Amino acid sequence: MARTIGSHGPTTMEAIRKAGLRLIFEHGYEAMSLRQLAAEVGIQPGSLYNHINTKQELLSDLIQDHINDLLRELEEALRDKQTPVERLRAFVAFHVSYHMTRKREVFIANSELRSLEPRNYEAVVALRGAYERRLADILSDGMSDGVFDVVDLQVATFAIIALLTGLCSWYRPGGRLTKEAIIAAHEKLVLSGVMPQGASPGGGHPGQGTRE
Amino acid sequence: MARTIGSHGPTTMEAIRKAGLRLIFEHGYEAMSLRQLAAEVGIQPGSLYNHINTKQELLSDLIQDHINDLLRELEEALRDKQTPVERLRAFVAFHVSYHMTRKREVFIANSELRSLEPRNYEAVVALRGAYERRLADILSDGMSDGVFDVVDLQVATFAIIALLTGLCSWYRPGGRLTKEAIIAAHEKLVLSGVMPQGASPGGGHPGQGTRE
Amino acid sequence: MARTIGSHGPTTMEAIRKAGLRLIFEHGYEAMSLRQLAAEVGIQPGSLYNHINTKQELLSDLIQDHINDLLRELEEALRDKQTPVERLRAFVAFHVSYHMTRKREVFIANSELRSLEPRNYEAVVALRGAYERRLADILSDGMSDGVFDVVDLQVATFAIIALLTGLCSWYRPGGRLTKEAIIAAHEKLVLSGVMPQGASPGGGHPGQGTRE
Amino acid sequence: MARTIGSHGPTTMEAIRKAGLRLIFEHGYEAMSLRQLAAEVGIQPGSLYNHINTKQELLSDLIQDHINDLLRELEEALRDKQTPVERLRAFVAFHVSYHMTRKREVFIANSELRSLEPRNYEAVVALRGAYERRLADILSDGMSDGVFDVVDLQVATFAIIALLTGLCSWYRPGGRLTKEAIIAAHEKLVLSGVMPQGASPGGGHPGQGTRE
DNA sequence: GATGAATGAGCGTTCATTCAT
DNA sequence: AATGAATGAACGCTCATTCAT
Repeated sequence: MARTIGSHGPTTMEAIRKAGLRLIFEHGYEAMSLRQLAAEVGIQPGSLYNHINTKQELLSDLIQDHINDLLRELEEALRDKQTPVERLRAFVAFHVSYHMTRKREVFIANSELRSLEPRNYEAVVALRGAYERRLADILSDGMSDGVFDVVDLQVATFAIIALLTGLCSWYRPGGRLTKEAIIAAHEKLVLSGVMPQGASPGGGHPGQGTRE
Repeated sequence: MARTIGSHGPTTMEAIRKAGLRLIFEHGYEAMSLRQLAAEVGIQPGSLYNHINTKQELLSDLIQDHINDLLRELEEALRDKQTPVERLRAFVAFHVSYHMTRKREVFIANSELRSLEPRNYEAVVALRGAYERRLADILSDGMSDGVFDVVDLQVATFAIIALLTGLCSWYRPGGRLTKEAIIAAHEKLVLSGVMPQGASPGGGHPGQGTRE
Repeated sequence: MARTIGSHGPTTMEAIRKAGLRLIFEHGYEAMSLRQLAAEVGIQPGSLYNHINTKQELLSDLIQDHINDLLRELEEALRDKQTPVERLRAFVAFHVSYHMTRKREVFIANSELRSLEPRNYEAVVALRGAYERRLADILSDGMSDGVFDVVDLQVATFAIIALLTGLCSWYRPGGRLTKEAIIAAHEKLVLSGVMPQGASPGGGHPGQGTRE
Repeated sequence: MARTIGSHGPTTMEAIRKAGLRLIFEHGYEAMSLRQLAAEVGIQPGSLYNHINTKQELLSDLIQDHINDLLRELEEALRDKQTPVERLRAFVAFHVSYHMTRKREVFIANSELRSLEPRNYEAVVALRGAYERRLADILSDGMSDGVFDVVDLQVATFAIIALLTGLCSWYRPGGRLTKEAIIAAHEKLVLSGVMPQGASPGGGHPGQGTRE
């Protein structure tokens, strides 16, 4: 990767990834044509193939790189957090801020999964599963400690990720809220959502007794 | 008569919608070809045009019909509910069960919005806005009553809808959980998530004071 | 309109011919679709086939009927004319006024010939040949009498017909000129054009002697 | 290398224009399919689009280039001609010989005008108007000099052009007549047609008095 | 590394025509 | 006579991809 002198190769590749990211985000993978992409980059369509192997591989690389980053950075964000509450709070903060800074990758990784060929699809889904398991483990630990209470661990995991990920379909930089405010708003919903219902008002409706 | 395959009259239109729904759900609007659709229905590609005007209009009709149903049925579900808590619980139950029975429409209405032409797009976004406002009003009322507490009304609205809608990317009929269990799991997360943090365990971390 | 008992059959057929004439004139035979035609008439495309056999036959009928009329009416116009000059003048007057009143048929019969199937094409070309021969005979008679002088009989025949027929690509009813003025303008050009060059000014360049 | 059929580079574009010209001449613009054209050129239909933007633009280019050539070459043909008679004779000779050598372009430029989109249509009609004005000016000058006499300038202009242009619907290279003979035949008709009727026989019928 | 011209498949759509009702 | 739904072929055009230069 780190080739520096002589050629603009790396620059072109970077331009392709960047433009590809934007175009897929805006129009979807199927709807983005390599002609559009080439035009955006300022080269002829055929020249793309000096940098990519196939359109499919470009998508796959974009998604896979994103998911790897996501996982690696999550690791870092959780490294020194000990209690489930601390870890959940860190998870939320990390997830939200990552989604704010890389919302295109995040969006694509969710919406264009179905355009991946089986092999690539499975690889990505496996990585996504690892990410989800991180959250599931935090929730599970909190349940054991009695600090969290969810009706179903898996549902809660999916629901919390969906809740947090929803961000990238409405967030625009420079909007009404600061990053911190947005994080705080999500922290409240998630943390509060998994807490035991204890003395909180409005609880105790009978339907809750029927859970499987 | 020879050919009764391919069916006639109103049936064909229904078959087109049904097959279209499934194919768009599975492959996306851009990736579904009218040849596929016609084959699924059992007619020639050109014959589709006895029933639809354009591919775009088929998508638009599917989405618009769904959103109208969604709004109408929500109205019904909320009709006799009085308190914000009751209403929020009803909203969650309705949303989840609607999404379980019509997850394809729901999924498409979210993921294929960008494939709508501007005119259609705006119409659908307006209807979606009306739906979101229903939830926002419930939350707002609950805040006034002191039974709910969210950091930011808009963020909470989007987040809750995202949380609930996430369901349709993992739910499969006949899975591990009953409908009631799934509803209960979501109710707990949402209701608990918007409650004032009062005496609940694990709360009271200092960061909460800094929100905008 | 004048539909009397039982069926509107004749009316519909007439409407089809009329609309067909207009549409072919405006867009050309190839560019006119039977869907357009049906819409114009106010019926469904399939219903056209209760009145016509094929699109091709509609064209052929329109052209053939026109050419037959043209020939028949020419006969009449020439009936009592004796001298070549009288007959040529009558030919011009007839041709021009026919083209003014039925310019669509005339235009189509010239421009859509190539869209006729071989069988129909040959039939029409034969009739057109008969029409041209009428003019050729007049010119030929005039040459024998010494009142006309053309360099080549066939070229003159084609050229005069082209000259006269050109009318229907610019004539619009209600224009600057009266019908009589238009006829007079063409008569002058044609009559004068075939006259021996005698004492006329500007003539007599030597090249004229060398023609085959 | 396998395929040198289908040719390369600038040659392909030339082959497309040439084949397009012939096919449009023979079947009409609407009736010519790009599949036919591609087959004629020896490439795949889609490959046409490496050379043209649209079918419409191909037509438009063919016509526009022809009309520009026509105007430019007319300019040259008239350059050193002084008197109206000389100029008219030159006009006829030029028009006829141009139409003999490029009859396909000429034919198309007349018959396929209606297939041009409004923008292109107007451009071409404007150029054609300039060409017509050349002839009108010659006639007008001749009238002032007293060497020409026409009943109506505009009618005469259109009629003469129609007369001359008619050539390209019957002319075939290698026919009965030499180029010179054909030119001479047209010169006689046109020159004689616009001459004052002076002593020529057959003149003086009463209808001539009614001109507007 | 880039270009331009090519491929072959496929796109959404329209067409003339047929025919049971 | 008219309809509505169907057929099968074809339309203009775009696509991802290849490759000699």
